[in-house]
Amino acid sequence: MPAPEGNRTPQAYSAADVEHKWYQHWLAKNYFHSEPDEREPFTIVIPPPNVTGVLHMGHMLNNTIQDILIRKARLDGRNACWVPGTDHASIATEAKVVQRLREKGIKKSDLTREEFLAHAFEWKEEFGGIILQQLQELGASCDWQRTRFTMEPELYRAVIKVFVSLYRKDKMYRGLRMTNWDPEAQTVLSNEEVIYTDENSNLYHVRYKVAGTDDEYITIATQRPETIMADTGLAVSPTDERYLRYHGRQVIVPLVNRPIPIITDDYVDPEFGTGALKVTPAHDPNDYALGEKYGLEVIDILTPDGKLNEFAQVGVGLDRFEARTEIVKLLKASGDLVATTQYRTRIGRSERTNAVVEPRLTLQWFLRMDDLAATALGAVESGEVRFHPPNMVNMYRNWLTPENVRDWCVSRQLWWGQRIPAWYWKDEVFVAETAAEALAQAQQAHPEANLQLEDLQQDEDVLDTWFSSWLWPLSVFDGWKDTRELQYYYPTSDLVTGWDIMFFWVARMVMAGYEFSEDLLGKDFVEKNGRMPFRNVYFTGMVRDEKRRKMSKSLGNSPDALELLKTYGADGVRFGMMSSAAAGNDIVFDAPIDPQTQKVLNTSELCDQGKKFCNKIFNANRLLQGFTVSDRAPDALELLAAEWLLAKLNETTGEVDRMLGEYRISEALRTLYNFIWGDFCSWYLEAIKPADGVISRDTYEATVSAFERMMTLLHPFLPFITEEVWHGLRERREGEDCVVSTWPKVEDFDAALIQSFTLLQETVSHIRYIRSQREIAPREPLQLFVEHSPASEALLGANAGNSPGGFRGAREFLQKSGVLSAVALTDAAPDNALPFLFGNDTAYLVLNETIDQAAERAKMQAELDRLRGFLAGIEKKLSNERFVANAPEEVITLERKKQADATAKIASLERILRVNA
RNA sequence: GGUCGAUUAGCUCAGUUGGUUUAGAGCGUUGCAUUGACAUUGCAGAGGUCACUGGUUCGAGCCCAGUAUCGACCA
Repeated sequence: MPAPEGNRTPQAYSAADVEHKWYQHWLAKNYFHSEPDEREPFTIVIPPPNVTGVLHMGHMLNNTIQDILIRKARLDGRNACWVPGTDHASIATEAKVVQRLREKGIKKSDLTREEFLAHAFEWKEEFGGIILQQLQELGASCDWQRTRFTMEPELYRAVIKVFVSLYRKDKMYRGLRMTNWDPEAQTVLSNEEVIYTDENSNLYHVRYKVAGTDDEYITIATQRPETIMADTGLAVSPTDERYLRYHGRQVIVPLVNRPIPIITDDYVDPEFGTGALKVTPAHDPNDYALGEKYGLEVIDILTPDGKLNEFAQVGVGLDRFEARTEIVKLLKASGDLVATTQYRTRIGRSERTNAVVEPRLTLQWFLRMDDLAATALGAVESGEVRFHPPNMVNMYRNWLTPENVRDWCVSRQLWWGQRIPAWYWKDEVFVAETAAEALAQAQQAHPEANLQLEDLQQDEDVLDTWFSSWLWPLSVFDGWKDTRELQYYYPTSDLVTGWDIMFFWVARMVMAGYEFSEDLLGKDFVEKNGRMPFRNVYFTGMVRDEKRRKMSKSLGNSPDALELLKTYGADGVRFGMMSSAAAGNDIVFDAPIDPQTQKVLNTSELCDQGKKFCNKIFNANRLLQGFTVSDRAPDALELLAAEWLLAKLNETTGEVDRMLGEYRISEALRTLYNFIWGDFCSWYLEAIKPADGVISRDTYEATVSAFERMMTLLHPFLPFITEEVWHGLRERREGEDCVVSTWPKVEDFDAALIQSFTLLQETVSHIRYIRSQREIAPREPLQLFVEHSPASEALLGANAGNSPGGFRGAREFLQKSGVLSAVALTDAAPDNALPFLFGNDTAYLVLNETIDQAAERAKMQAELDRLRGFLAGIEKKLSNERFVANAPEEVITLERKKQADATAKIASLERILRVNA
């Protein structure tokens, strides 16, 4: 019965019209805001995206998962709190600010630190945090009132306090280290910020004259001839016979004519190159280690921006790569270049600037990692922090073993970040939260010196961004200022992040949690509640393109997240992301790459499937709203369908609960998809759909009630369509919204009913198959007869509703869904009927056409043979004494049931074949 | 080189302490359907000796060993 044209609901669901409306409604109702109360909290802190960032596929995956978890917790009645925020991303942001200043004709070197920071904050206000708005497009239900930023004053102070406290605990120290130096950004990089790739290079064979001879040379092989002026040793293998006679002597470095000692060490591989190695302690980490071992001099010939300095003597002022060409030229001229060979080697480049990383000795601040790493490993191995999937522990363990842990270099030669709270006077360092305190310390140490503030020099460097974000679960609740909120929300519940930052971030947060929670919250608190920053960590995979490359901005292989959201709606994209995302496994996102342009297209079949799912749900509601409700009593079919639907709903709810409990999120979504589309729309709605558009009130109510429970179940995954349909199902009171509805509890349900109903469904499918094969029109009515048996009596007999295990409505269901003019029990095979198995009994479908009996017999025979083979297998098993003796009781019972069923089916088939013979 | 992981349908992947009628899904594919919520649709089908070889077990896609191929991370 069509509704009047005027207020007719549109035929297709339009996400664009709906999503914004509901997001604004939720915000207006302040549903996402959390304040401590008497409920149990459920807390997630967002992995703070880079403040310069724009939404990409990884964010969408990661934040969809967080939103699913937090929305589920909210529906469970927990006090759900998802804290959003951004991270100041020192190198990336500073690079952007420098670039912008350059466009305005301002050089960073012309600015004071304060002026530069003013520009940086201005930049942040203008462009920073766009990503947080983009997360709203995705539907993220963050508590926006709690938005934090790692460079805001309170979090800045926390970082400084932590630095000072660690220094006092003797965990921070300053040391000379071989570091990865980015000559372009002029900063130290952590190992993780260096990307190694194989590149083509040359291996130069250069001869060094042995001191005290005229024509004896040792030839070394090097990739970096421009560093020979910094050579302070030449190493050979102690057992290499070629060089035995030179042990203890010296060679002369070409071009600079400096004598250097020949040392012997097993480190040298006699097979590589010429078996002789020049040792340049200032410019190679391995050489530095050798130099320390043998007390070699350290000569640094490079400036911070990668040019040769005066110690080089030759080529002073040249860039290191220009210098390489120049030095090769000079070596050629002097005859010392013996050979040049092609060589493929791993070159490290800065993740941010792509400059070739230069090993460089610098004075840096380090955090000792030995104790912290052991604690962090213990936290996961003891199960206090649980990883999902659990095999991620292997990677974690591998990184945190003592052999692999290295102290954390926390200084960065930048301005954008928390400035290291260390003040220097001569060779001494004073670490304090403020300059005044540092001065007081200095004055106390040197009362005679009459020290003033201007006598102290603060460290020029800032702290690594991770040195802010490792405090995130503590600092976002202002743990260093006031612990009231921390006491409620700590430890947080779940953390969702990519495994690629397991070490940068996850491990370090665990360290910080165990290091500081007791100081902040007290011993009693942590012993009762735990020291861990979070109880569960869900690791997402990397989002890769169809060629399995990690999606990244630099490769340009990532579809435009905002375009996807526009095309498919947030619900569609969320569905697409989640349906391919098993925990921890990388997901190959299906956005195709245009073969012509090699550019990624902003389309996705999976997201499209999500969009279609929304449309399906939307139209199911349209159907329901189109019915006219009457007060007549429901018929047997309606009652059966409603009872079955309720049982299936309970079964599905149980499965979804279990899957979410195990963080099998994509499976939970798939289960709901199959239930709603398959069971609810295709079976249930088709079964109750009235020919005249009039439906009984009871059935209507049962349908609405089940439908709204489905919407709650699906809400965490697809928040918008579910809220929309939730409101379309009933008139709602103020505040009665799906987002804050109650997660359904599993009630007892009739599993036997589901099983019997499955038989009916299979029968309908089989009838449709026969129609399809024989080109019988789907609407042409046929007759079905089923042989008498206790089972068929219970299901289809006149007294079906009263028999044990039987129920009413089965006949009506078969009749309607199978388009049958009659369903009856029989003792004899009807004429011109096609027999098939109905459970263990025989059913006959009477066709209005002649049947090729011989062909049917052949099919029957084939099925019979298969069943006999199957039965033989089971009987072999059952006659095996060891099986009967060893297998659990349930398994044996099951095998016996299979045996009985197969035997009954075989008997049925044999009977058919006999009768039709 | 070290470590970890993977190999299941044309493609992308599930498969839960080894046991539910000789393996599941989505996409793709094949055939059929069409005024009745939805073509963003419905119905049905085809498609796999679970990489290979051996072992453990009453029983292996799942456990063990080896082989092959691929990948990731670390050096």
